[in-house]
Amino acid sequence: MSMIPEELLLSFGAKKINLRKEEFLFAKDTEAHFYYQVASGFVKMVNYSYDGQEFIQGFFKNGESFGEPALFGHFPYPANAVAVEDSALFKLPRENFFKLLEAHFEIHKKFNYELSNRLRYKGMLLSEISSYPPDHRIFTLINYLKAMLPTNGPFTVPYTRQQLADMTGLRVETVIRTIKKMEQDGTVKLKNHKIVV
Amino acid sequence: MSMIPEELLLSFGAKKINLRKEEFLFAKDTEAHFYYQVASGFVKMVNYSYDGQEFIQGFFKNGESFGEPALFGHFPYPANAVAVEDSALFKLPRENFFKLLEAHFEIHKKFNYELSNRLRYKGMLLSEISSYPPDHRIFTLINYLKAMLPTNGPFTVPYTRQQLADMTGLRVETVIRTIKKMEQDGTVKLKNHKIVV
DNA sequence: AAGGCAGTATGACTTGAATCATAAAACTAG
DNA sequence: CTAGTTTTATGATTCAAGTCATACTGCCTT
Repeated sequence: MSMIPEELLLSFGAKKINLRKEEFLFAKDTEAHFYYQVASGFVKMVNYSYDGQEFIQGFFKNGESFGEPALFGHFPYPANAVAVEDSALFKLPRENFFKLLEAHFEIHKKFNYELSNRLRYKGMLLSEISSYPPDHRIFTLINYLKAMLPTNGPFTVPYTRQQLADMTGLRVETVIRTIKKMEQDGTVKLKNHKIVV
Repeated sequence: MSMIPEELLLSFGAKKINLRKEEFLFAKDTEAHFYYQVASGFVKMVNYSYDGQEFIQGFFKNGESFGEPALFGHFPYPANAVAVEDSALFKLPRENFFKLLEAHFEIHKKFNYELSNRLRYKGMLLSEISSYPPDHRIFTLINYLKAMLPTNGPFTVPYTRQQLADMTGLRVETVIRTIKKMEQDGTVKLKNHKIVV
């Protein structure tokens, strides 16, 4: 499930680094010099507006990579990378990353696949945020998250209401109120306060 | 400037097709079987909400391709493709497209570059739409468009206020009023009614 | 089991952009 | 040049989500 297998990363000179919860890995508008892949923990890419309001571009765990678009597209990081919890990452210099890709066509294709799916996610959110009310946005997001899972059956949303708010461009209070209403409709269920669908 | 040179496309079996203004090429949620590249004209990818409100995912002209994420990512089209004006397109069957990529690594890399830059655009818009007021959104969009151009010097925005609205999740009236204000601030200039920055 | 903190909950109030309506100006086609 | 259509413009009104304030709940830690 890793973007790049651990041994391969190491053989191309990747190092393992650690991040504490809330620690910044890189900041928006800085140059991208490394490829990063999560070894353990949980990382987010996030934009902060002048008044501190967050927008979360994505969460990354396990074998997932992040920030590569800046490498592929030759632009500075468009968002900050922050550890959501204590995490370990593989860190590979950009040149080695490109050499690795050149030597492994199937991995190169995998990145095409990955980038395309991120575009799908962002396109979906854009359309939702620009045209639909809170309940629709939240419902679409939750269903997308559920559909991404290989397993069927009930799905427990692994995010707090604050995180859902920061992913959908809403405020916490709005998310809380909306989810309350959705529970009354029977649109979602609540198990203690976790959202289940 | 083309994603794939015309001769190469043709040699892999591409056909040229024509679209009338407002004609649909493909619809949201249908399967992707072809690679498309604009030969002439202007095409948009767009989502429609139940009440007819548009969100424009992107405009495509000249040598630009669109809809490939559905091919790379193995998912149905997440939006509709519609001709903004009379257009001609190259249409290449998916299998031939993949063969072409396999035979031309440098073109494969170009798609990585292109996808990454679309992610950058969408990420920027998401952050704007979720956290900033109309003037900021419009200004950021206009500056992004300007920065994409190779040339420096004054830039005339090639979109109507309606199109800007459909790109930023705003209503026409809001865009019109906001641009008026921005003109008074001196943030933008107006030449007849075209926006210049 | 007590204290502290993160997350959830709720009410009251405000506000900025959407909506609705209507018109003027600028292109476009015949 | 004129009729028709698209685009821009502007005022009045509404309303959903944001904001602010305050409290409750559950969970972790010691």
